[in-house]
Amino acid sequence: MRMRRQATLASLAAELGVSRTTVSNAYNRPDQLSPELRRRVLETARRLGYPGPDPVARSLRTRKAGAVGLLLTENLSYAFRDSAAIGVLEGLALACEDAGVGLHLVPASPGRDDVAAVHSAGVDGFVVYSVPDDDPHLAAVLARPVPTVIIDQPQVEGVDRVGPDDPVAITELAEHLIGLGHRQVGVLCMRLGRDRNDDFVSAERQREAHFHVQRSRLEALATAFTKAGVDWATVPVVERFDHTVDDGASAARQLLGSYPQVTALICTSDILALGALAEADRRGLRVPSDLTVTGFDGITEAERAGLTTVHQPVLEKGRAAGKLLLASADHVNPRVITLPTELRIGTTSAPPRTMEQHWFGP
Amino acid sequence: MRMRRQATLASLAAELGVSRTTVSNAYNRPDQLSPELRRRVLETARRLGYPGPDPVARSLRTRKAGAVGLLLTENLSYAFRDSAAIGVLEGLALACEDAGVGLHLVPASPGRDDVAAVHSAGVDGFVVYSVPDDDPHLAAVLARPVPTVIIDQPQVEGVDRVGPDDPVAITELAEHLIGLGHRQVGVLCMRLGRDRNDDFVSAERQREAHFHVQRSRLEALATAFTKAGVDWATVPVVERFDHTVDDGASAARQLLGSYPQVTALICTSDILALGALAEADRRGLRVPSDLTVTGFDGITEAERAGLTTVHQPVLEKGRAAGKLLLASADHVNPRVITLPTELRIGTTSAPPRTMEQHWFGP
DNA sequence: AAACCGTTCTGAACCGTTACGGTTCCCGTA
DNA sequence: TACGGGAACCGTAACGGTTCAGAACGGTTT
Repeated sequence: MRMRRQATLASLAAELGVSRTTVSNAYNRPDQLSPELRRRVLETARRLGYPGPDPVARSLRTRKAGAVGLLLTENLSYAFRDSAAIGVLEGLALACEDAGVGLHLVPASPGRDDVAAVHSAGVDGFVVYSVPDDDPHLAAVLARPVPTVIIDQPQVEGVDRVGPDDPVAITELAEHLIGLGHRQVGVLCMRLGRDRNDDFVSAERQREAHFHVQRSRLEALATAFTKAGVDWATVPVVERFDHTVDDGASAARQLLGSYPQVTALICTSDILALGALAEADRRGLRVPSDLTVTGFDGITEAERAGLTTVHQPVLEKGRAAGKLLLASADHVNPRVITLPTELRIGTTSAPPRTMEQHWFGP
Repeated sequence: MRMRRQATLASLAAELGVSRTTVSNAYNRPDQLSPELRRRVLETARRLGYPGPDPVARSLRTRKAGAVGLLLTENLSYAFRDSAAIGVLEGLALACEDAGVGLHLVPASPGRDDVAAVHSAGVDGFVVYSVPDDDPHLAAVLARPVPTVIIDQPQVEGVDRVGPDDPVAITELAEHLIGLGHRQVGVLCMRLGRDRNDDFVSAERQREAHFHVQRSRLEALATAFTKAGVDWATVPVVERFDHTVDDGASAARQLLGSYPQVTALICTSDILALGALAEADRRGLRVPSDLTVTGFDGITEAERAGLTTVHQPVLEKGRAAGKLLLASADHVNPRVITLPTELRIGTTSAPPRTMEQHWFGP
């Protein structure tokens, strides 16, 4: 531990017998003073142990913090274990790196209602990722007079946003399953609100989900299956608060325990889907002949497992958000960037076993 | 994009006809004013769109930024792809989260000599991870009058440090290989300096490596094998600047291309080792019967592959560094935390094929 | 009646820097 | 010689808060 700090720009100036402005210029605008004087300033600074202009004071004066805040209401343990989240983080970090600004991770796990961290983050803007629309941290961020970009969710009026077109993407997936002949499906989804509900999800809870992405995916699924003649009210949906492979497995266990007739498990993330695959294996169900499983995200592990999923460019998502934020100088209207998605049909989806082998495809 | 900001604590005070102190107290010391007045202050704040005390101004006055900086001279793409690095990051983030402080990622890829980002980071301390000892960013960090904790490397006099006992750990591994009978070994290592050298490493370069961890591992290996009668000068060492599985594979290719007689590849990281396994496979070499491969770190993927490696608690490393930093108030002497490591013998190490099957173990 | 008390609020100093708009001085030029 | 112009440096006013030592006040104790 080293600590001294007594030297300030002012004391340096006094020592040298020059004005503070000149010392400041020695650091920030070398062309404003003679090379000789500048050399002397820097030399004296070294001698006095002056570490250069204080970043905080500078930020106050210049109204630039040189950092972007990331609000992520997720347990870090999960955030850092989910490649989709890591991809976003990486993309954002890359954008920041390109611009030479720091990335400030705001401490805000779910459950922690302490918003102080948002208030005390010295940043020039925020990126919000995977936060429910009623989260107090979000409100705190929006109250701050700095630009904000939201990734995926929540959808907030008048705020820049980056994300895929979830309804379109998931509809494509639904049509793939419908085409294969699936009519008895079940859904595993990530948490829908700030309260823990590791259980089946009521229709009301589906409608009122505070995670926009999850809600819109469920809605799109409902629409697609209803159109195919399925009564959505009969479709079981199981929710998990935490987002791990094990949670996916337990969700699948719970769902299949009560609805063994289900022929396809639609998971709103690859992580959950990987868990579902594990559970299917444990039960001796063969995928896809006995059970179809689908995911969402298109992470590497999913690809390796041959999962049928919707791929989205997660890294690009983070990077786009960062660029958008850092470029938010000369625009007024909120901008929305919609990212392309791609249905990737793997080896985990096939017509249901109980069906005669019809092909309903186009 | 939202932008207004005209309201300040002063303007609020003026509007209310009270002193600035009182407004400040309304936010920071509710007990210092009557509930009624406080209510009025907050109410007026809302009406005026005052977002609460400015974090930067507050930081300036209180000399607390509420954030910890992380210096990591590594391409983020690699940092976020290596589970060892992610583990450290996660541990550090957890420690920060516990303390309610932010984690500020300083943009500093290798090659970028722009130290400004270090100077402009408003943080209460730094954690340094995986940085060569001659890196200018490091110098800039050490010049800042804030506490610093270094993870693994570099080893800097008088600065707190967290890391495993590399020499002991790698010696244990070396003895395992020696015990198995390996005498013709090759080494794949991560980059040794800031300059790119994707090639064989001279003895001099080994001695003068600026990455302390890599250097000390090489030294320990040299010592152990010399003791076993091996002339270290004859042991090929291949270096890779980037740290990906593919780089591990190409390094293995280069090494085995010139030294096909090698019976064991010692890799200084699991990532490289995984690449070596891939290359072995490509060549039709069976592991471990034709070739022994070892790693270092003990990441999940390595475990899955059955790699013989040295496991170290990466998450704990990050967390310990964070705690150390955040607790650095009441100590004077630099503290060193040495983390336990464990040799994990997997299925990728066995006696060399060319030997009669002796067992040299204890 | 004097001394003391806690509560509530204020004034002024300070945190360390940069922006802005000068001033001074020297040099070349008409 | 007067004048324009650039280089080098400076003084002042923010930037937006927090903090600390009191002041004012109504009431209680001695």
